Amino acid sequence: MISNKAKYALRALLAVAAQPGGEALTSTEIARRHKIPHKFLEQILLDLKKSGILESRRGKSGGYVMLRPADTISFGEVLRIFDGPLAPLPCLSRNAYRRCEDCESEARCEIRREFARSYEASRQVLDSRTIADALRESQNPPIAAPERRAG
Amino acid sequence: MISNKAKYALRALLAVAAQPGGEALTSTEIARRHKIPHKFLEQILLDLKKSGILESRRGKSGGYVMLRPADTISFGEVLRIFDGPLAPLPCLSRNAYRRCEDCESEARCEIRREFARSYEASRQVLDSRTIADALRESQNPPIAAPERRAG
DNA sequence: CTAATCCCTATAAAACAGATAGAGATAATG
DNA sequence: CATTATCTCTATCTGTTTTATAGGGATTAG
Repeated sequence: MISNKAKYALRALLAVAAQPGGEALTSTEIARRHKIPHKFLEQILLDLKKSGILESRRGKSGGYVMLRPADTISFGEVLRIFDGPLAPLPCLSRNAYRRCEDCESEARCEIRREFARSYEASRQVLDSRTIADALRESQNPPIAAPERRAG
Repeated sequence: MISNKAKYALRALLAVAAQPGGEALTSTEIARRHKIPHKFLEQILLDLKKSGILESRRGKSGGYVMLRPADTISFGEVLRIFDGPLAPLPCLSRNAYRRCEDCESEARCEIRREFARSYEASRQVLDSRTIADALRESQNPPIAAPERRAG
């Protein structure tokens, strides 16, 4: 399960990116719309700013706008910021690689091998789909998509 | 990241399933071989027993054996026992479905839609690959497999 | 009877999740 | 210049989860 923090961050990003004419959106407004605790959201927006994804303007009529275009921000990138590595095992992470202390041989580890497959599959999706993709499909819902309710 | 508990459980299962002639394997031996804290492992093996995956014999020369055949036990099943639902969002889980309290419409939720894709991809792997698959490949490593070190 | 094993429950330290709080910095507006 | 709305920063708090550790009880082989 992803954390609330990551979910809130994605909600906020979708809201800011959907803002017509690139107008600024305030934390108060985002919190109200999406029922996110305001002070908690502020921390999250700050993190998004520190990560170079959002830009902010202070003072009256301030708010947040996208710093990078929405089609360069993948779901995977946001998840990594808030929930850490996507990899199911430390020894499978590129960015945050750590050896399993008790592992004899990574090449021969059955667990590593199996999780590598599953990881590759989900990573491929998360790192390719962007905030812009999500918004586009939202406005233009795919017709008769075979909605497969996954378990 | 998966929990240590789940990782230990998978290690233990692979060890018991690999036991020649279906001989019993003791918790002490598994703990020694894989450097797992013994008392912690005992709890895990007990959970595996309660889940109907392992069988145990008590007393001297006791130990654990498979109750169900290794080719019926998927990685996904084991993960669910120890780490809970595989789904990245409660509203995507079949077994442990929960509505997101603040969600207006699941059908129109962009976040749900995107995570459904990623989830489907990884679930497909985790629920299809079994303990037996992992052991088989381990003994018979695929020749010149394009080892793609995922990040 | 003894020793080795599994079985069960309680406890605890550390990390993490999910906030809450309050004060400071900045900018627009009148 | 005072006011007000905003972002910024840091500290704190509470409950849950993780990762064990501990101690004994039950069972069985020999």
